[in-house]
Amino acid sequence: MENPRPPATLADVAERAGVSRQTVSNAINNPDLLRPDTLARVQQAIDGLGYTPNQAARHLRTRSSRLVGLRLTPAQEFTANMAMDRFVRALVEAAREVGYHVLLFSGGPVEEGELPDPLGGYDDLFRSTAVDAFVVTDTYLGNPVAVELTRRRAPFVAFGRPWDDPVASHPWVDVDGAAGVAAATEHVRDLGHERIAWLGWEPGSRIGEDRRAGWHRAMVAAGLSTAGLEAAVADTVDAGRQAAARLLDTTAPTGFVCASDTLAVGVLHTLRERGLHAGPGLPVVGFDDSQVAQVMGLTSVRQPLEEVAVELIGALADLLAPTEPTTHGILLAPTLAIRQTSV
Amino acid sequence: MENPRPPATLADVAERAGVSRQTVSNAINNPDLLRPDTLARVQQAIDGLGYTPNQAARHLRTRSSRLVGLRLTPAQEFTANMAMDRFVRALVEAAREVGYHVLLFSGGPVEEGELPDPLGGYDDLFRSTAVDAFVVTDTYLGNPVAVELTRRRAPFVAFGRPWDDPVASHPWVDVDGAAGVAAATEHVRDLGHERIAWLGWEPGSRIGEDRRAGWHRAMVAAGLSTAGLEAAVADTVDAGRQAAARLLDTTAPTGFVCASDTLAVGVLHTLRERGLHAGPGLPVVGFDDSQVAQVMGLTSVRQPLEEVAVELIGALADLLAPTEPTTHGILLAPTLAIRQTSV
DNA sequence: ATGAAAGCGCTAACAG
DNA sequence: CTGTTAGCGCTTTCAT
Repeated sequence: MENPRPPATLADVAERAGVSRQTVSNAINNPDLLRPDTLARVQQAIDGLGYTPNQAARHLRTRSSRLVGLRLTPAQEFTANMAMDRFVRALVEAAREVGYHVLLFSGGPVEEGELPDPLGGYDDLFRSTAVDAFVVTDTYLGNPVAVELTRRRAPFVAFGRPWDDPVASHPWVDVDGAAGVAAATEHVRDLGHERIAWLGWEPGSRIGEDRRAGWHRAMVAAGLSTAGLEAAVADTVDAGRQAAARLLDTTAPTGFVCASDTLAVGVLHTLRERGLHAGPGLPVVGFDDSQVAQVMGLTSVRQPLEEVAVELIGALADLLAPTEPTTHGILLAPTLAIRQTSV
Repeated sequence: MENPRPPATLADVAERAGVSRQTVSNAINNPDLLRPDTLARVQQAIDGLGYTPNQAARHLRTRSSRLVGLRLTPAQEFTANMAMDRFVRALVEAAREVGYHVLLFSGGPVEEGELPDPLGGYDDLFRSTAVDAFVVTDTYLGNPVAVELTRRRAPFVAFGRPWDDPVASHPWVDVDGAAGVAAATEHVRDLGHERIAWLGWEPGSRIGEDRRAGWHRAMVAAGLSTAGLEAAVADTVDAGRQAAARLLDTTAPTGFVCASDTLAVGVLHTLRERGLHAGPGLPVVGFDDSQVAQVMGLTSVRQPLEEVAVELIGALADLLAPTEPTTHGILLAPTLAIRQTSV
């Protein structure tokens, strides 16, 4: 059995080092203020006692918890989950480097027949000073979270553009989906293809429209026709399968660029059913570089989530610093993970 | 612009309700102590002011942060990541129901040529009273975290059995992998198969050995021979592909049960290469019900992570309650997600 | 059932 | 450069 005695406090360290409590506090927070020998003595006492500042007390005093809140969205489709996992890891790591931790919360259960509370969980956490700020990820169309948080003066940064509000005042970081899809389209074009199909989502999603725009832009830039080369369907394997079949039967594209890995998997199914083989002669590209893409050898657009996390935390630090915030919006370019379905 | 004034405090509420601060505190923490009419008046003041207790002050006073720490493991293979995502969500939800939040942290970067600090991140968090307890997930063989946390008297519960220490004193929850694989094997047997192969990992993993034992036990119970029907390989698609080919060439199994979805995908590759088709006539079963299994229609053993989370939080509540802890170890049975590769 | 007093451990001001 | 004083907002005795 070890020491069941309570953890050491500032006062304990001060006594042991023969200085005042304040000096110990300075040794920790403003070491420059101390004479080297005093600092060394205090440090020795700290080490000897195994002292760690009590967060609660510091938090109460400084009004800063060094915690950022992240609300877990209610488990979306495959691809998004996977991206979320990678993003959370990246965020935790980026936060750690500036001395922050990530506090996870959920919006709570959505009652049958009720709309989910858009602000679920946010308000209490902020008002109770449990977190200093939030990272908001669900900035889908018309999301009221950003508006409400702004109104309540809760500091936050968003992963995702404020599509609906070009003059939004909060910092944001987003991935340039259009650029990613354009790069994918050019990649397929470079393989010698001209009839490159776009398999996208049904209208209504800003993200989906953005990705489609990348394909369209690249096609136009290459002087290629887009007529009859696109389909807009639900984000399921089966919808992708059927849409690919329809396209093959009509305009017979020789390459596919898709809005998601899920749709791309559907395309692969159709190709297999017809005895066709995805590859440089018949490339298929997905989006999100999910687990599925990795296992199935699917070329896919990969979001730079690690960079996103770093930029978000940087913007957050900016926001919480006493100085005027500098960053406003940052758009990062995805990369292309090239695999067997296109090489 | 809204009120930039500071959040209301207990004193504000007390003044507005015409009672003492103490009474407000009681209204929140021990409502039974108040007369109904007083309680109502206080409640009104709370609502009117939009008061939320300051966590830092409460935390300092009660020495409880109502935060559980969870260390993110350094991103493992596909299947594990996916499971982690689902587990984290479940944990956040289970914690919420008992008034806890989940604080994520990482072990920090592992320096080149250095061993990762087994206690990385744990010690500071606990000593600084930033978290009340931990959920430990990486209880792989000989993991020193459990030992160290016990020595430091840090409350924690483990997801995973203490394989190496049958008398471990901490509460744990685990999934009965052997039972899951046995159920999978019986499922294949029920389809009419007798030569059921086991595609497992190389020795050295307790989890892997456990899963294999489930297959072996089920085979023996069904009076089936296991001779030449097993392979032990690395957990990659390619290793699974090759192993399946070897098995087909030698003992020609008519069904495959695998230690992971990754290996099962390898089997599917081999079958396809040979013009064979997974299904009731040639079943393939994976483990973990990953994204890949869901998209590819792979039957897979699914861990009850939501239950695991609930049990873990229950054990934690027990541990932190003033009463004597009751639970010690809980073993939960997985289910079988049956899909096209076996039906 | 309600109020008064004390203090959790820390840091921001100021004084020496 | 170091020490003193005060108080962050809350809960826990204890008294009324």
